[in-house]
Amino acid sequence: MKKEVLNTPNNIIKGKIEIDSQINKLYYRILYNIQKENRQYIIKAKKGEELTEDQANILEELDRIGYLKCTVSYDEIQSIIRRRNDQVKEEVLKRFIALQTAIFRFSTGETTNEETQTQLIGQVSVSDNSYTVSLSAKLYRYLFYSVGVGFTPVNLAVLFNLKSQYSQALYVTLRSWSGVKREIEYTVEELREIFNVGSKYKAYKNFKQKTINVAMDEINNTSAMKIVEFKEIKKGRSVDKVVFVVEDLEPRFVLEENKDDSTEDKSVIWLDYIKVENEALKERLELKYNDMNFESPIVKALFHKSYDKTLNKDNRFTMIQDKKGKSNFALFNFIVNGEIFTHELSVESQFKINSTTQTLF
DNA sequence: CGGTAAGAGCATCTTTATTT
DNA sequence: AAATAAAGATGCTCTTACCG
Repeated sequence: MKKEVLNTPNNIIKGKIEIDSQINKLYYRILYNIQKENRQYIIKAKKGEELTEDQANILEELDRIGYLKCTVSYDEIQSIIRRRNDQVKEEVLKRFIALQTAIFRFSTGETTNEETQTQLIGQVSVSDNSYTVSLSAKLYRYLFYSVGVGFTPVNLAVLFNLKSQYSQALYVTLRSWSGVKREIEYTVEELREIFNVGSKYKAYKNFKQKTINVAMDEINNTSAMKIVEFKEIKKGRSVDKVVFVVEDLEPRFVLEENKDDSTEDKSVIWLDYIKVENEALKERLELKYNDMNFESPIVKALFHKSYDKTLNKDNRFTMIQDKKGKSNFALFNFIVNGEIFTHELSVESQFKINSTTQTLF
């Protein structure tokens, strides 16, 4: 069997079948079903927060159990594989084989430098009305919890088409944060760990040239994610931290079906990238600030800034939500008011100029 | 087997910007 | 304003592994 191995030590060893977006969808579905049928292993924690004891125990148990199982029904297969001709057993199995032969290598890297190499899915068995698929518990843990906590399946179709190992690493980590905040900051040291460069590229210039630049170029050439801006924050003369400003163009929750599921996402985007919990809340915002001109770049910048500040203070998955006792909507409004206040002078002077020019006519 | 390409490392020169 | 460290740009070599 021929396997395409990329020339550098890489996260991914491609199987003989290309992972396309359809197979990626299938994989998303498997991950989703795995979650659904193994609810006891779901950890609902916020990013950057310490895990509770119970949650830590869940992670430990995941390490012990070896693999998780789920079923994928024929109906689900049909909704993913649209072409009638491809809905036959042989074709479906071909797609499972693609996932079975593609190998993913990762290090959980918490205590030791342990590396794991596993197929994207394990055993597949066929029954009368469904497929039963197993998935390595370690891989599940890595995909969902390692890079940060949250439900963040990476897009394999994107991942597999990134050539450089650094692109892959950066994509996975940015993807894991992009649902939470737009500006993602790392110290150079953290980034070195993420890229696993060890003692290579001691000088930042070399590091940047060989890893960051390569990765950003490649990621920006995908249609899944755009790194809009890259900032370097200096401490003295040397770069200490870097910030990626990311626009994630991939839907976060591809799992739209099952309306009763609590992970369902109805969020809408307001003013370029402000993620609002739902349409109703967005309307509320627009109504509340209906005296503002949303076309104005100044106004936009003001809201963007307030939004970023809100997320920094209250980092949750859904951005501006308004649930009983769990609202960062109020915080956002508070910050907006503060911003309006500090900008008032300039806004006012602008207004005055306008009104005087108007009186001339 | 040799050609090719990517990654890595090193050296050199130029540019930028902080420090004094 | 001058000194100087850091970063940028470029080019060369070496290694490795793919590919015909």
